[in-house]
Amino acid sequence: MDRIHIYNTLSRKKEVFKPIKEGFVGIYVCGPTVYGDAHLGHAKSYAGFDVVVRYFRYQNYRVRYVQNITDVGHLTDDGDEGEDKLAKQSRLERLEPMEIAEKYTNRYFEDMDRLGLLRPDITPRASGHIPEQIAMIEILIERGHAYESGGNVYFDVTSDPNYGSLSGRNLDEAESGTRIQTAGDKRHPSDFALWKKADDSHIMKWPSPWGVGYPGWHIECSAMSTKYLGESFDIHGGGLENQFPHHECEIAQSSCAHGNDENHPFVRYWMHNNMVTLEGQKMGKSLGNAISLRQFYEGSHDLLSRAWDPQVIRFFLLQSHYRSTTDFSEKALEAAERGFSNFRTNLNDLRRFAESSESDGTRIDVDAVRKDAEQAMNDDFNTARAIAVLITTVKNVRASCNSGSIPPNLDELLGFLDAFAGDVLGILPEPQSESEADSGLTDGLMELIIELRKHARQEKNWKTADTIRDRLDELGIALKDSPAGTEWERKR
RNA sequence: GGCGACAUGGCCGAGUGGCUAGGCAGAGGUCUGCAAAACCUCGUACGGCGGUUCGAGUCCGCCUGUCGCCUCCA
Repeated sequence: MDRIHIYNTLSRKKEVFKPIKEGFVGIYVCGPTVYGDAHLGHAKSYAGFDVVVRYFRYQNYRVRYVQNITDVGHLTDDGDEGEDKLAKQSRLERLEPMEIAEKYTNRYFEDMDRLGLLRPDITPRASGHIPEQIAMIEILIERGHAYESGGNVYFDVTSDPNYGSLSGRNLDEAESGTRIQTAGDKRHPSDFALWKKADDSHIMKWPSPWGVGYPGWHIECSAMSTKYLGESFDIHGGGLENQFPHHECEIAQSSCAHGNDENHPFVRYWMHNNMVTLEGQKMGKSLGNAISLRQFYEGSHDLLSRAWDPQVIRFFLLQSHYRSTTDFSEKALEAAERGFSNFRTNLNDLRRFAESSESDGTRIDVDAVRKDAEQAMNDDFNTARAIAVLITTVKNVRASCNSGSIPPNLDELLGFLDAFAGDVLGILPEPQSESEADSGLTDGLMELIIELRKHARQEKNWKTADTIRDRLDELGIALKDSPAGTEWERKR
């Protein structure tokens, strides 16, 4: 595949990506509701879309990446019994709802930064776009797609013949199969709220033409995506569980408000990532089986025996395709860690070989490697295959270097790896994480220690030699003896 | 009940009808004071039953199983 192909949920097929405006990509991804810490499921989703954005940029597209923050809580259930999730959390933590939103927004970004995710270009807050949402609702009422009912405003699903096209549902089935109690003031059971009336106890509320209330949980994405990407844009992403009802409702609202048609659809490509599962069950905040990223970073969860490096988590997630479920187990994480560690070791060896002046081997066909990696990514962002290409390449080249054949264009390969493993996949191990000064000191000290151990070994003082090795091991440093001498590396 | 996915060797996980995915673990060997590392060698896997085909993990049908959505959710 020479061009980027995307699996489009709308057509349920892989399609060649054609931007609306040549050279530009507009992408909107549903962001988190900020009433708790992000967990591994969020990480899979956002790491996946992070790579999508990075790859488009690598292919010289100008990308505008919009990801919202939902800081107007959705209801905990669909009846009017439900409580705003942010309001609930604010009661639990005895904080203002906006303090909750601010706190978890900050924590969200901290957690995602550590995973190496690029920040979106625009991160609009739902609470900061109430006027836009109200304006959109007014248009929908004007055009006969919505109606007011006692301070609530609902979208009239029967007014939209295309309703259900994304999720493959029709209204009759939805009606008979529904498990939820339908609010009494709806005309059709599938009608969904655009605006909800707030009672006195409700803390987050705003004035509107229909009285004091708060927006429904789909309209924010429609209003904000339109504001920053236009009435028709390229890609909309999100978790599979948002396909219905959230994205279905977004399409209905936006298309009816804008008058989109087949030639000018609201969104060209819908991308949905699959779930992270835990013992076969979906990991979810409300299911109570979620392990937060912080818990991974700190090792503070019953299912975790220790802390895990964010880079390893990213590597682990990208080793499976975004549309496949990722079944989490510590064993699987461990395998990813070893794999990543070997990749780092091999790569660092290549960097060292590149510094040496000898280069008498045969050239590496970097273009072929690049092509392999790009083809994997062009095929609906197959990160697992792309990683395999990089790992295999690094391993093979290193092997030939070890046997004395150093390719003259090793720098070219390293440059490609910087771009692909680094800029695109974000899994390029850093050469050294410590400062220059510390690095020099450590190198000197290690040289000294290794020298002392060498003497001990020459005197067959195995006890001293092994003590040095064991103590270094405890400090996280592994010694590797070889006929050529002893090398050391940090373990992770 | 409706809609939609997925089932690959010990584990994770790619897979465009014919040619080695990859990673982890494991076995044997070289090296080594021992170990680790490194290097070499080793696995003929595709849920079941039919069908299409010269040839199917890859296409079609049926069955079984698992999961997701239909309620907030990445």
